[in-house]
Amino acid sequence: MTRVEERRTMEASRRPTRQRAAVAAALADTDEFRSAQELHAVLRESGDQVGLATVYRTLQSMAADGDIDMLRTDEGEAVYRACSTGHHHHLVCRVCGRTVEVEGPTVEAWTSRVSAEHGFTDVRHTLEIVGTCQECRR
Amino acid sequence: MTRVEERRTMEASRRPTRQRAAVAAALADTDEFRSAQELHAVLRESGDQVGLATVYRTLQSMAADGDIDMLRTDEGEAVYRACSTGHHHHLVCRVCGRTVEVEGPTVEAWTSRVSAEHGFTDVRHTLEIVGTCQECRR
DNA sequence: AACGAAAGTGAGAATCATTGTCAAACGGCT
DNA sequence: AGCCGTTTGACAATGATTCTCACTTTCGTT
Ligand SMILES: [Zn+2]
Ligand SMILES: [Zn+2]
Ligand SMILES: [Zn+2]
Ligand SMILES: [Zn+2]
Repeated sequence: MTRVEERRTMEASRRPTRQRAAVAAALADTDEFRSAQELHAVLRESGDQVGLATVYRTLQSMAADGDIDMLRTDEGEAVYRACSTGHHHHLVCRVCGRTVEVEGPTVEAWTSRVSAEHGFTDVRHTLEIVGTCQECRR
Repeated sequence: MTRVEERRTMEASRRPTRQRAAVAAALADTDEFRSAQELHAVLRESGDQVGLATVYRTLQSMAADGDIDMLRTDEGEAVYRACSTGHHHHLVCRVCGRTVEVEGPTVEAWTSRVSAEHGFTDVRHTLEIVGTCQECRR
């Protein structure tokens, strides 16, 4: 599809800037979720001078446009990740923090179905499961 | 007995205080998720004098003991709710913010199953679906 | 190429939820 | 009552995120 973003997406047309490219590159450089602060530090080291406020704004707009994924850590910090890096979910132990990556067509299909039933498109979802792992039981 | 086990045991036994009771009462007074700040304000009005720091500490300990549910809002603010009040999820439009409450045994069953398969217990989960609603399409 | 309007940027100040401090008050004991 | 570890609260400190606003860049138009 071409640049047909001319419809309802006035917010989706963003100007190409050095800073935006740098942030995108830094994100594409890893599969992990990174916070704005972390990415800012990374850019610092790699020589790409980008203001902290700009990193925040860029990440937010990219997430709003659906270009990257955003979620919140247990501490409430926003973290971002380049899209389509093998979609999966996390099973986290509330005691020791152990994390297991889980995935399956079941949830994916369910979310798609209920979304469609309500007329929603371009759907994206986040699912986090928190519990107590075997080691930490009792 | 390791230090960890010791600590957990002690955490489970909390002293009954006026403040703790007040927070619990305020929480039981609603079905909605409330932030520490909101609950503090509510307690203020109802005459129950409870320090803000205490509200935070109490909510955190209650959540740690599994006595109440805690999750993070989109803005990263921690919100609490008395346990097991009609569990459901949200289907949110990224453009207009329209929200639809959805629920179903499918996801609930799936999360329970994968959790069990990995030895996790006392599992809790959060799921958010974001998309573009019919009205905001085109 | 030059121009103007709008979008983007950044250094630093401002917000604001949350946490840390620590002396005083309290609860569960003997 | 007296001891002792726990809980509390006023206030300071932290730290991520947002705001301000003057300056720069992009882009469509001359
Ligand atoms: Zn564990
Ligand atoms: Zn999924
Ligand atoms: Zn909408
Ligand atoms: Zn659920």
